[in-house]
Amino acid sequence: MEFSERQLAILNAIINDYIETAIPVGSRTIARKYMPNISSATIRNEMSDLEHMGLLVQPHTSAGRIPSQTAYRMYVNKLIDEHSFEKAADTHIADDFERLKGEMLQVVKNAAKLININTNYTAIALTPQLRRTTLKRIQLIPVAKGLMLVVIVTDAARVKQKMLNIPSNVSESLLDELSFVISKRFAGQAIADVDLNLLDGISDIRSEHPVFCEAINNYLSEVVVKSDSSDVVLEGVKCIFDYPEYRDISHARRFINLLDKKDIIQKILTDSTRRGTNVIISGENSYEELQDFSVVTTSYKVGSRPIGAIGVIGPVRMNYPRVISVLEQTGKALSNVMTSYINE
Amino acid sequence: MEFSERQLAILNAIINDYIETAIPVGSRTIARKYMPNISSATIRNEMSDLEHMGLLVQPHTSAGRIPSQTAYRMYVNKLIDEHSFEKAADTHIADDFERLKGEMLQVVKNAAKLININTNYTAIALTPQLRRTTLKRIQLIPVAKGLMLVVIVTDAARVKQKMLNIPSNVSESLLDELSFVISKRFAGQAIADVDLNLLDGISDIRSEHPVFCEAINNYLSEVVVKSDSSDVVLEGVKCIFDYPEYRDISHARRFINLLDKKDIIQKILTDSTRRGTNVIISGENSYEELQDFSVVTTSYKVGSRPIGAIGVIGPVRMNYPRVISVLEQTGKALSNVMTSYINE
DNA sequence: TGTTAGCACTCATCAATACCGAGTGCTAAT
DNA sequence: ATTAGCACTCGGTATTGATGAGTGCTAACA
Repeated sequence: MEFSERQLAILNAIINDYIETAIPVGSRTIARKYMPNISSATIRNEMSDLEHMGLLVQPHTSAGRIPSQTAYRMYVNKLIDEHSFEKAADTHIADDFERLKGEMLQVVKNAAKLININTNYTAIALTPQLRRTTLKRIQLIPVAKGLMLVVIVTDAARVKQKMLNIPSNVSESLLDELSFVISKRFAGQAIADVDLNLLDGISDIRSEHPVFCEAINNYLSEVVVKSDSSDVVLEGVKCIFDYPEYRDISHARRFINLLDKKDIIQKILTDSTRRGTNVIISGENSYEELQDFSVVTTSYKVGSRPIGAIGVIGPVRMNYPRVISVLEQTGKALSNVMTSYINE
Repeated sequence: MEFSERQLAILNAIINDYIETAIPVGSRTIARKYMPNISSATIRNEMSDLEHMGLLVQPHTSAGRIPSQTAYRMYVNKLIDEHSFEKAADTHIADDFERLKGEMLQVVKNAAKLININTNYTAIALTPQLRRTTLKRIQLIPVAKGLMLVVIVTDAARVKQKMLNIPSNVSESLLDELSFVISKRFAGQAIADVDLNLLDGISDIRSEHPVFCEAINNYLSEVVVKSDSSDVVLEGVKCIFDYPEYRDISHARRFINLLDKKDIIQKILTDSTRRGTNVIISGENSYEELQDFSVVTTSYKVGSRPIGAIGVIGPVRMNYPRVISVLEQTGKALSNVMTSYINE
C-alpha cells in the first residue's frame, strides 16, 4: 500500500488527536488544529480515501473518524523502527531505582508502581522465572510429621517454596544432609538441570526412600515449567476509570474481569519474556479476551538472559510512545539491579 | 429504645427485602409479601414511627424506605447474639479444604477463593502474621558481594525473605554458621524474641561484625512489627459489578480505589485478627474510606492463637447471615489446616 | 384507641418529541 | 487538484407529559 506524504500526515494527526481526546476526529478539527493551510473539504476527500484503505473507521455516519486496528499497527511499527519514542518520556526512573533495592519480589513490585505512576495505565509484571535462573541453594525444612517445606533460592534472589508430603520415616537430619548435598552439587546450575539421580554418594538414600526422592524431583521439574498466576503483579487498577471509554460500565467490567483472571495476564507476560518489547493491539492474532485493550510489554534480564517481563494494559487508544519509552527505561533499570546482584 | 413485636417484624421484613432487591421498599410491598393480614396504611404508620426512631431512611419523598446504618447494626448484633446465621450457608468448604493443602500462602489464597465463590462478594485475606508465629528456621544466604538474603521460616509454614546489605568481609561460612546457631537456639520461640544479643558463644562474631549483627536484629524486629501490604490477598474483584448499586461508575470507582490501596485493607484485617468475627457497617466509627461499604471479617488461628484474618467487602446491603456463616466455616477449616501442620 | 379506607400530593422513571451541532458526501466553480 | 457551498445524517441533550409507586393525613369504623 502506498500513501502520499499528506495522507500520512493526516493519518498521524488523527491518531494523535484521538489518542489525546478519545473523540472521533472530523475534517474540520484536523484543518484547524494541524493543517490550517488546506481546507477541510480536501481533508475530507483524503479521509474518505484512507477509510477505503481500511485505516480509518467511522463509528456512525455524521461522526468523525477513528483509527482502525491496522492504523495503530502501522503507527506503532513506525514508532519502533524509527526509535522515535525515545524522547517521549522524561522520567527519573533510573534514579528512583537506586533507592529501591530489596528482595526481588519487592523490586518487581516497585518497578510496576513506577510504570504505573509514569504512564497512568495499569501496570502488569511477571516476577523472575525460575526456569531462566540458576540455583543458589535448596533447603528442605521439616514442618510437621509427614510434611516438609521445600525452599528454593535462585541467583536472581527469588525464593520459591512449597509444602510436600513425605514418608514419616524420613528424619530431620536426613533433610538437613540432603539440603546440604544438593545445594553443594547443583549451586550455579539451571534449576531445570537439578536432578537427584545425578547425585553421587546418596544412592543409599535413594534406594531407601525412592518415593521421597521422586517427590522432590517432581517438584523441581514442576516449579521450572509452571509459572503460576501468583507470579503476576498488578499495580494501579483504578487508572482505567480515568479514561472515558470506560465510563460505560460494561467496558469497565470487561477490564476488571480480565485482571481477575491472572492466568491470561501471566500467559501474555510469559510469552513476551522471550520477545523483548512487544505491542499487542486489541488482542490481535491470539487473545480474544483482549478485544478493545492494548498491551505493551518488555522483558528484563540477568545479563543477556531474559527472566521476566513488565508491561501495561489499557485502552487501544494508548499513548504508545510514552508507554514504550517508560517500559524500556524501567526494563533497563530493572535488568541492571537484577544483574548487579549476580555479577558483583 | 423499645419496639413492639410488630415493629420489629416490619423492620426485619424491610431489611431482608432490601438486602435481596436493592429497591427501597414501600408499605404495600410489606403488606403484600410479608404480612397480608394487616393493611398497608397501618404499616405506613409504623414505618413513619420507625423513621422517627432513626431506623429507616427515605431517599426522597414518595420513595419507599431503606434501613439506616443503625438498623443494620441492630440486625447484625441480633444475628450474632442468636447465632441465627449458622444455618444460613450450606457449603462444602470443609471438604473442599481437604484437597487444598499446600504452602501457607497458597492455602490462604484458596480460602479466599472459596469465600468468594460461596458468597459472591470480593474476598480479602491476610496471610499468617509473623508476630504471632514462632521460628522454625532462619537461613542467611550470600547473594552477591555485600549482599545477603535472609529467609525466615515459621511454624505456620510461612516464609518471609529480604535482601540485606552486609559488610564485604563477612564470609560465606560465617553466614552458614550463624544460620545454624540462630536456628538451633531460637527454634520454637516467638520471632519477636529472637535476638542475637542473647546468643551465647558468638561474642567474637558480635564484636568483629557489630554492624552486621545489628542489621539482622533490626530486620527481625521490623519484620515482626510491620505486616506489609504484600500480605493482603484479594479474590473476585469483578463481583461488585453484579450489584446494582455499582452501576453508577463513581461508586465502582470508589470501590476499586479502595482495593488499590492495600494498606487500608491490611489495617482492617490486622485489627480484626485479634477480634474474632467482626462486622464494620459503612465504615462506622473509624475508616472514612469505607463509607458505603461493609466489611465482615473473622480470624483464623494456630491452636488458640490468632495469626491472620479473612473477610469479605461489599455493599452495606449485604447478605450478612450467609457471609458470616461462610466466613466462620472457612475460618474454622483454615485454622484446622494451620494447626495440623504444627501439632502432629 | 388501634385500624383501615380514601384521597390528594410528590417525585423518579420512561417514552416521545424536537432541536442543535458536528460531521459527511457530493457538486460545481476556481 | 482544490475549495466553497449545501443538503443530509444522526448522536446527544433538553423538554414535556404520562405513569405509577409511594407517602401523609383525615375521617370513619370496630
